[in-house]
Amino acid sequence: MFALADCNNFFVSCERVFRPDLIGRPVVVLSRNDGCAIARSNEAKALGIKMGDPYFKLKDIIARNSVTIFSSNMALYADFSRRVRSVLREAAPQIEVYSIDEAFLDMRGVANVDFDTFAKGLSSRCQRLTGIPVSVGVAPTKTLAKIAAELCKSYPKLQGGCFMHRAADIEKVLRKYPIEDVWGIGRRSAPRLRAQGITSAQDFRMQSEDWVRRRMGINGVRTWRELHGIPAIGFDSVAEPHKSICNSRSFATEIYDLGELSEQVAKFAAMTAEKLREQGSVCSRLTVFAATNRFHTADIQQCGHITLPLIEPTDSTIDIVRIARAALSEVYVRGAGYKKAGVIASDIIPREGTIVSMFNAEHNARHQRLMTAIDDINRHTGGSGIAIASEGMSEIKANSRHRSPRYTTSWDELPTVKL
DNA sequence: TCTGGGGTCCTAGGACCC
DNA sequence: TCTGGGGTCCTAGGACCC
Repeated sequence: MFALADCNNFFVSCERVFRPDLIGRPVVVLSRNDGCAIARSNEAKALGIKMGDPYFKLKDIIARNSVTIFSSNMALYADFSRRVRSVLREAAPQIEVYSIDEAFLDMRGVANVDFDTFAKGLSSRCQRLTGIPVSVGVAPTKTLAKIAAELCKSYPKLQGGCFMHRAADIEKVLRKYPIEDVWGIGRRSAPRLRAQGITSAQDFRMQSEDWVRRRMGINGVRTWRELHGIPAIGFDSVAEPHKSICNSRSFATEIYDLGELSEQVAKFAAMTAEKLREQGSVCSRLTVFAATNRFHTADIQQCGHITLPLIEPTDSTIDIVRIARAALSEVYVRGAGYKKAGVIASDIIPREGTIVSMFNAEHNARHQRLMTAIDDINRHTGGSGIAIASEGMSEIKANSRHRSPRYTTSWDELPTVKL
């Protein structure tokens, strides 16, 4: 068996831990720049607020229904994510962290356990120890565990935990389960399947494997097998190093000036280099992109990107910033108002064992010592101690008018308590 | 006025080899 | 009229996930 623990409306639930007055009321968490809705309480979902809806289009509905909104507070959510994971780790031999709000538990080889009691117990333990409501589904495959966890959200009677394993029960659930809600069936495939009369997970399961393979490739077959209770998706308890690392942002207002844009790109490059060092990797390719506001169709539209192969793989902030800035000047077009830019590192390999040119050995050794020192200092100062001069002194422009305090991670932001 | 930020894997087609 | 039969590697784009 596999279990999936899925935090309910995760970002909203984090905010509610410190604002219990908001339990039972509509709450929305917004993306960076207060751009889109990225988390909604059940009450907000009931009002018709969709994932990804732009905030400015929601203002009416928010005002009419006194919806509480928050700018995203990733420091807070990351901390709660860590707390929930630590509860999950005690409950299973292995866990696979799938995202900030979900983790799979490997229950293979776990015997003499009533999985229904286990699921409900784990859910209530998470709630008690972290304040976050968590749905726990247990089933023979990851895809079915996802569905079991989803059921908990619709049926409060399940008390946060659902063990789904009898063939007859699975079929009964899949008959009512919309095809587009199945893990692995995306927004492209779902309409195609519906057009062929396949509207439920059970309809999909009844097709032949060969039919699925022809239309949806190997990934479709994996989903099909998983729905039949045959595990087809691996379980990875150790996080592999990333194969690509991207840092990008949308800006609060358009940037026209190359110098100003260059500072932002230098910051993205520096963040990328830091993440490379964090996972002990170097990259051999660097992509820089910059794009104008795609919604302003009347303006000049520019979406430039360039990928440079690096002669020598590197994780040095100095090298990566220099290359990124040079790349940006290649794609930059005068007169365009840039709304978003980013840096992507790819062709990532472990730093250990990479071959360095003898002519660069000295350069590399110096950079490595310097980067180690910078990382140490920044760790102690909370991130912004030392930067490369070309990053400039300004912060990346952002609007976050509704952010809550960093309750659990910052001494400076604790609300004052009046005694 | 105002529209997020990350990732992974697969596949088809082109360039090249004999 | 008609033009072999294998390979490999790389890349861009698609599809999916949160």
